[in-house]
Amino acid sequence: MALFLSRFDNRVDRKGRVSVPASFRADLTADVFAGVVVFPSPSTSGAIDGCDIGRMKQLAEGIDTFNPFSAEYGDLATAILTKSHRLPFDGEGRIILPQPLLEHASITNMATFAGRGATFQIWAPEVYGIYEVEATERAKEQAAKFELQRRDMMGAGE
Amino acid sequence: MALFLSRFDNRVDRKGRVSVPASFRADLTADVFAGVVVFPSPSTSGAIDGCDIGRMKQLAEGIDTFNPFSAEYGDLATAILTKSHRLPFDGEGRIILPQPLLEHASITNMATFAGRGATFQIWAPEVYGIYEVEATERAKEQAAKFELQRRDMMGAGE
DNA sequence: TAAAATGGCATGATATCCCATAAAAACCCA
DNA sequence: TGGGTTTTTATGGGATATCATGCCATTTTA
Repeated sequence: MALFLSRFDNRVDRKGRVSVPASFRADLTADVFAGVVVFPSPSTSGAIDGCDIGRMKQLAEGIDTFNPFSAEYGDLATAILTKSHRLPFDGEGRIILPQPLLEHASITNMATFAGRGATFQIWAPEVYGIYEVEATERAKEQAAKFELQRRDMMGAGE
Repeated sequence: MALFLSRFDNRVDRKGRVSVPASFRADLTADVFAGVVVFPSPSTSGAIDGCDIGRMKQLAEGIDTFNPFSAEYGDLATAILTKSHRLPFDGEGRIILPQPLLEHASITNMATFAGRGATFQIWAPEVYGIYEVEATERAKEQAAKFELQRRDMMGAGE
């Protein structure tokens, strides 16, 4: 599994290109497809979710376990798969963010990459700043809860 | 498995030809048959369902698990198999959408290709716009269900 | 023989490749 | 440990390739 950590603020040039942080790239070029998959975050408004192609395949296969003619399949596919984009790296490790995603995240000339372990997010720096403060505050309360959760998992795993 | 992602709005010329997005074609030319299979979506009114020939075979096999003289078999065969079309690519990767499907989807001069993982759909852009909003809204409500699903996938994936 | 379907080619827009440069990080060796 | 050197990384710009799509020629069908 990939391990995306840390925060990087990179410039979006006038061709719409932005460098993916080098430390992220290592995990994103291992697959047959050297690049990222991005889509509007279904949970965090204002953020773009990103991951490697392997994880997106898993996600698509997961959705495909539903009846393909069911409402669940259609709704999830529409909310995620149709809004996803495969973005290949250029020779320098840059990607071009599609217009709809730039608008979704209010990104103009800077993009914030936020590592989230198996995935990462892309934000407008100002928007991320606000979210970070709020999320950090909430995390204090959730830290204890998380500890219990972790023990449950470990207990179940053995 | 194919992995169709993203949305593409392509023009339908006056001969009824439309380019299949290049990124879809990669997955659709791997098979012996270079082209797509399309049929009116049995679940989503106004949409055309599309996939590769391999998946259509799977679908046919699924239907074939019913008693061939049962109502289910007859109904599904009539609604899906009889209404399916094998559309080969021309030299430029274009297909010709048959008249009944154009009418079914109210497509005139533009066609929206919506990637759905193992399959894709073709819509009239205006109609898709409405559906997308509704489906995305429903998907949010299904967040809990989706979360469970995602955990299953993560468990299965590693 | 006319109309429609199909194949091939031309074109403009866009994305991709390739090279250059500056800043930052890592390295190295006294 | 510190200062200089090399390597990596982010970013910019011009050249090239790809793609969607329009147009014309050829084939097929009615």
